[in-house]
Amino acid sequence: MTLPPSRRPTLRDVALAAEVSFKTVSRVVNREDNVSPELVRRVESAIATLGYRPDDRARHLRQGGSSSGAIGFVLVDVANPFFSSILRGIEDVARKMGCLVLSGSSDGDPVRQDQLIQAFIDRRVDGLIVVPADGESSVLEHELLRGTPVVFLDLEPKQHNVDLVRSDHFGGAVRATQHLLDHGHGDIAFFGDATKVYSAGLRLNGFIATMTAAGLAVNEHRIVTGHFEPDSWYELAVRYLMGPSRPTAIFSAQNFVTVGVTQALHQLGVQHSIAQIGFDDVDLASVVTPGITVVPQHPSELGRRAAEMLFSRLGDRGRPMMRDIIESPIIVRGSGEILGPLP
Amino acid sequence: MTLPPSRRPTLRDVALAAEVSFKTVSRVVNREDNVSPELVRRVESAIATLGYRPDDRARHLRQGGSSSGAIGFVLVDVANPFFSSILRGIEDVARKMGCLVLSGSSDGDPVRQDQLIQAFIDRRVDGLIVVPADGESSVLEHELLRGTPVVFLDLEPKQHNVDLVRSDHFGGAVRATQHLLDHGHGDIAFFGDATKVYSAGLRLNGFIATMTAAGLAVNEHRIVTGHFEPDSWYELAVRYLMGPSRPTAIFSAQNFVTVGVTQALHQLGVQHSIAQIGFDDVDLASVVTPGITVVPQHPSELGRRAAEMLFSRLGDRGRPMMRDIIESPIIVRGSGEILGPLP
DNA sequence: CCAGTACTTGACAACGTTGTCAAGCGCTTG
DNA sequence: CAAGCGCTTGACAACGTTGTCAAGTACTGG
Repeated sequence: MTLPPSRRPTLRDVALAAEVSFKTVSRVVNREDNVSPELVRRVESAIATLGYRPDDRARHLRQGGSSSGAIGFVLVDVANPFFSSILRGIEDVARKMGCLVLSGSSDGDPVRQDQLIQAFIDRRVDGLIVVPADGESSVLEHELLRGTPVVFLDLEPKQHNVDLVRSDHFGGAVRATQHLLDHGHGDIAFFGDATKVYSAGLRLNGFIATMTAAGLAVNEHRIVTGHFEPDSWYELAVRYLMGPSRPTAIFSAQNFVTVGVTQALHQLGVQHSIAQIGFDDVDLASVVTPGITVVPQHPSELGRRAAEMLFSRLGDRGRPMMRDIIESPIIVRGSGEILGPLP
Repeated sequence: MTLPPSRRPTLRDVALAAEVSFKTVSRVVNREDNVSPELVRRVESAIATLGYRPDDRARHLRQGGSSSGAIGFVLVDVANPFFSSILRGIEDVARKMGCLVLSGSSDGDPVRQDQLIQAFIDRRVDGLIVVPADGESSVLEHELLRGTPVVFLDLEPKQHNVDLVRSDHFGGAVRATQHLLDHGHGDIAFFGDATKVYSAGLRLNGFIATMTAAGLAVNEHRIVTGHFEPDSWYELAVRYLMGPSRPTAIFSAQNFVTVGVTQALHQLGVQHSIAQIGFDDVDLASVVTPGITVVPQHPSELGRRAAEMLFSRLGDRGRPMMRDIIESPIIVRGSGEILGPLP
């Protein structure tokens, strides 16, 4: 039973088999009224024996760009669980809307990002969800001007009047810092991503603002930023903690950073004396002792809301732009509640 | 500068603007020879001012199903890092081939799986990569018979003559078990996924075969299987270890299971006396003390090879089916090298 | 019994693109 | 100078589908 690599059957093939016009087949496929039961029967049986399936490309093409039944999602790296959870959130909403998801990783490279967006646009996706890379994106700007529905996710683009969903990076950093202050810490070190990353900058700002508001000076030696892998963060943190003056608490403002810092604290055996609070939840947070107190993000929720925002725009091109800033309460696990020297 | 939600320009629009026939525009777009420089100039300038982009749907439609420039990937859950890393591997290969990736999560539900495959087929993807769910899939079988290129990933389907890429579950389990035997353990407990999952069954078989070959009886009380979340595995493991007789070593045969078991060992303070080896690497493996010894899988490698296998079939429909079983050496981190009572 | 109506069916154009073909032009060549 | 050739250009069909319209049939009511 080896069928040759045969052409997929089309409306015409079905029509031929059922001895009707191909338009009638179209009607049956689309469950239109006013087809005689007899013909419906014949057509349906022909469809079944031929294994006919309508070609969505032709369908959407005919219906004139109106809807291609797919959306595009440009993220940084799908292998990063933060982004893949977002993707899952998007997928769940898209599925409800009968829509497929095209996704691609930009690795934070604006050129790659533009290639992806272009490829999605060439497929005439109905809309885009984009975690923007740093830098200019002429393609994205052009599409925004054209009126292509775009929702920005997690990071804020230069253009300001856009649909946007992101975590409350600033507010989260404020709460994290205040949490440490409330537990008697005045000498807090900030470890975080390179500040050219938008969210990282916001988190640092939140840290500094809270310290300043509490009347505490922030020594620049207490701010460590850069763009590294977890392993490098580990080494960096060990070296830092072996240095001349140790802080009494650390705010690790990104998930990779948190992993590295936690490893360092354990390595040096000071995990019970130096407090730590992280931004972004990590798998190991509840496994280590003490558990790591964090300000979590809810990636699947971010994805869900971004997708809902996109579909809401698809439903109403005219509605005003929306921004959805998601706050999340601190998850207390122990590491952030180690008491500091202050009263 | 608010453009109305204007139609995207087509070949004809460009032709009108450049005062040529639309066929000439097509030629310029496709860089065909034998167009006069003057017309090329006019057309290119019209393309630039209008922001024209060819419609890939129409292109592929015209070129007759031959290639839609997209492949479909049906996985279990993209939020699971194992699968999202696979996706990344696929994406990297697809990108090189100028191909987009449609993906969707089946949650292991065969109905959902079939809906996804059907949706991909309706878009006329060039091929499919599928992590099959348990159970019958009439859609998949039909497509296989039709000759649609399909590569199976990670799990083996009932159909046997297919393209397949997976880890060496059996061999890995053998090596893991032997590793524990070599370190003086004879009383080993197996914790793993429900055995109706194909890979889980293979791993259990590997465990049993190795124990038996070593002349050791496997008490059924030492085999704990089921389908749970990490939290439940934690509770289950704690209860098990509080029970009447403790094993001297544990083989946790899946990543969620490993997390739960590790937490339980730490909770009971026996992480230095009971050996553990896991199947599948986990993030926290090198963070906890002792580090967790594992038989890793290489998800991005699985994805890469599956994609390469798919494209190789797209290039040669006639080639015989291939199976690619990936072995990986044990990563030694400490937990698996805790010595047991045997000589 | 005839006009009018409601239903059923099919012919044809269109979506945006590429492949095929032929027409028009200027040039070479015998 | 006529025949032939090569280059450039456009008209038209086709991909697989849906929308529009008109033709055909079988009713109904007056």
